Amino acid sequence: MDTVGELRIEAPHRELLDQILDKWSLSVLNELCERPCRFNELRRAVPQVTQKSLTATLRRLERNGVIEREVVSTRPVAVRYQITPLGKTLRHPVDVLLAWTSQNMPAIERARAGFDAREAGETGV
Amino acid sequence: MDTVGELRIEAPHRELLDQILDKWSLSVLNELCERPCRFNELRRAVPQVTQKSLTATLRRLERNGVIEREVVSTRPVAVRYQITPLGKTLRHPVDVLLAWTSQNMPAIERARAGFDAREAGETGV
DNA sequence: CGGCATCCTTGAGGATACTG
DNA sequence: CAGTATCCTCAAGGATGCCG
Repeated sequence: MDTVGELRIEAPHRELLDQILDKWSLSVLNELCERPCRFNELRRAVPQVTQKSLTATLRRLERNGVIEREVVSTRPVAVRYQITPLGKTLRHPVDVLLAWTSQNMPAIERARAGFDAREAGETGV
Repeated sequence: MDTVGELRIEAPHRELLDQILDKWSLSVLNELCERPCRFNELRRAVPQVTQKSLTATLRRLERNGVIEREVVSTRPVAVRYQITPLGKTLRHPVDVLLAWTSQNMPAIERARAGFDAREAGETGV
């Protein structure tokens, strides 16, 4: 297991993170990690997403090679989305990240409360 | 090292990621991981960021408890930003994430090229 | 079913000017 | 030096309607 000694954030990395960690991607990837899904299955799995945003998210993820889109030419058509091998490798980093948010959420909420209290005090008095 | 079995993305986690992995945060955190910095030092370290966005980023990070702001009342004032213990724990997850982007960037660029080529083919013909 | 096309709102964030 | 205040742009993304 190697680490990144120099973690300067360059534009391509920043852009990639924007495409893969954006608003809906994690939910979609999470769904597809468990099983292949059809379009409307995903909509139901992530109820808040609009169809437009879901389409955009899926296209983005497909373009970056982490999911695959397969059109089954029945009547009416079915479309099957599934995670790729590359997509599966993304799970670990995301897992580590979410483990961090879970573990530290209490500390963060305390920090927020403290910050907000201090702010209110300065403005209020 | 424990992992997250269930990585359902709930709103608070999503919001937290938005606040901590946003456009400039990683660059700022990276800088502050190496040494405490003053405001204009950070501006120089991240030349593309505007002063407004930098201020907003710093406030957000401070509010979430990952950095600390200390005003040194000299003339003129100096402001010292530094990473907190909580902030340091964020480094590992980010490191893992950036290791992933580094390792897979070539594969991703190939995927993108393939996708774009297919798309152009469909539209063009 | 799985989209695409259109319209519209909203807010992030850049540019610029000013201040304790 | 380290911001705040204002204005403005621009693009993400929601709502709605139509289609093969």
